[in-house]
Amino acid sequence: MPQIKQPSIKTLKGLQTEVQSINRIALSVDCVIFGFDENKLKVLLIRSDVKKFIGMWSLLGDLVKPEEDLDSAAYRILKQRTGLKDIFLEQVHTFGETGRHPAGRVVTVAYCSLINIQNHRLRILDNELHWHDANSICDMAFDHQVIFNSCYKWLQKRVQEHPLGFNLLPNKFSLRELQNLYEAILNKKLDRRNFRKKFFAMDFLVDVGEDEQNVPHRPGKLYKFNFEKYEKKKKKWPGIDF
Amino acid sequence: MPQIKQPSIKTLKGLQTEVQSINRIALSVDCVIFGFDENKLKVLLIRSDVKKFIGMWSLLGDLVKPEEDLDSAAYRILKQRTGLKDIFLEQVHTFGETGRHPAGRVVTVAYCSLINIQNHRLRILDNELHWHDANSICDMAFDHQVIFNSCYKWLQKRVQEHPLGFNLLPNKFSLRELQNLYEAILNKKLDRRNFRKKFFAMDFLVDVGEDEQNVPHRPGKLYKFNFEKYEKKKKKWPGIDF
DNA sequence: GCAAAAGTGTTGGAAATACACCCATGT
DNA sequence: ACATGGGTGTATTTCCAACACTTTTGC
Repeated sequence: MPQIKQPSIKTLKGLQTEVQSINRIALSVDCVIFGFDENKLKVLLIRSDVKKFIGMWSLLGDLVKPEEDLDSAAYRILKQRTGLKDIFLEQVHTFGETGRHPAGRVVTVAYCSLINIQNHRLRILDNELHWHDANSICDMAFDHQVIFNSCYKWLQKRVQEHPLGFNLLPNKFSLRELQNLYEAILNKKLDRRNFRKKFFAMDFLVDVGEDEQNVPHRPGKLYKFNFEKYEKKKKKWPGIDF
Repeated sequence: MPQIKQPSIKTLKGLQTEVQSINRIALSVDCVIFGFDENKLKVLLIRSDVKKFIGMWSLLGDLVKPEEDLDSAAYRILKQRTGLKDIFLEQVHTFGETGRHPAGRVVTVAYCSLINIQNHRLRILDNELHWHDANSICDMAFDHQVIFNSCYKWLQKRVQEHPLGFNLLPNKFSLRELQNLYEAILNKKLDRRNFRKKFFAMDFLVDVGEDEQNVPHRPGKLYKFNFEKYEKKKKKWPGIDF
């Protein structure tokens, strides 16, 4: 027979004791910020300032303060490290292995974002903050390679289900730029005609009536993404498929 | 001009101080365990043992210990609360708003699982642990309603992309049972013939050569899911689609 | 006029949907 | 015999993939 124990009611005071007990853990946020430039997918990295990992690359991270929301912490860290604000951030995964940080127990929550490199100049360049080619990363500090890989996969999946990619492009963009972006993220060539067809069929692109400038060939039309229209229509789920 | 500051190298000792500083936070895990019984989707709940939420329903949760992996904590909590083991658990999302716990700052990581109710009898029934109808939940403690909703959506999406659902069924199951399961999770009717066609086309179901017993009509054939074959073939991503 | 990329349509195959009939079993 | 759900096939449509030529611009 299963054992049944009567519950012992926990008072607020009792709980407070538990919460303030030794069962507390350092919690950090690491931001994986994707950009797009020269037809390559980029990611913001700094040099690790931790002695053990000297010279290696690191994501943008910091400890979460006891009195700040997790999301707020992510925004604060991004702002502190880069000067960037008005960016959307999305939580991806939490990494909580005991051995992941050399100085003790630190659980970290990974946040992702996609921003347009041209529109958001970096205002702080401490620790060699720079846009790093997302496809040639090595020598990362901590378990940041694992975190990055996880976020990259998240991006690849997410960009096919939601109109995230447009955050990486200028407000007005050509279809060629859009396709280059998708090819860079998914890391494969796409058929130009079918690509156009697909995006026009979605009916979220607005012709702004302008052309590309300073291209050494026939200029393409510029479009912008109609986020409002998208929000209204949203998506229906695809069927069962695995 | 952007400011550039030279990095100050952090030694291990310095880091340890930071990690052990006041910047520590109580971290908990909450488990959302789905089951399937009588053609209804169920979820494991207990009565909250917190005075403020007395009488309300609660997910299975506990604080993470400083020396245990996050995943391990999830398995421990599940085992402690229900006696269940040999269950796969998947991390879904981390909830970190400052106001979510009345006794102070507690960040919680939600884990999900799907188990077969018949195969896994509950061995511990403390705090009125029971299978609750997933579609008629109200009065949940803390922000557990939010967490549950998030996990339910995760399930609905996940079950269409991965063969999770089979964990909710007996080893051998009829196609009708499988369809009932999908209809319960997705909360919509599906066409029986097309449903069969889809699953047979995937070619992961194995006819075990037995029939249903004790049904008041023609018995259906029983199948099992070939996880090995699935692992080998896996899925190719669906195209861009939103 | 030439290079380079923009822009455009059609066609065949695969997959999803909608739909109707016969079959096996328990009562 | 009949009620209940099991089991099957086909026609239609929709979506996706493959593919080639003409147009516009900069040089």
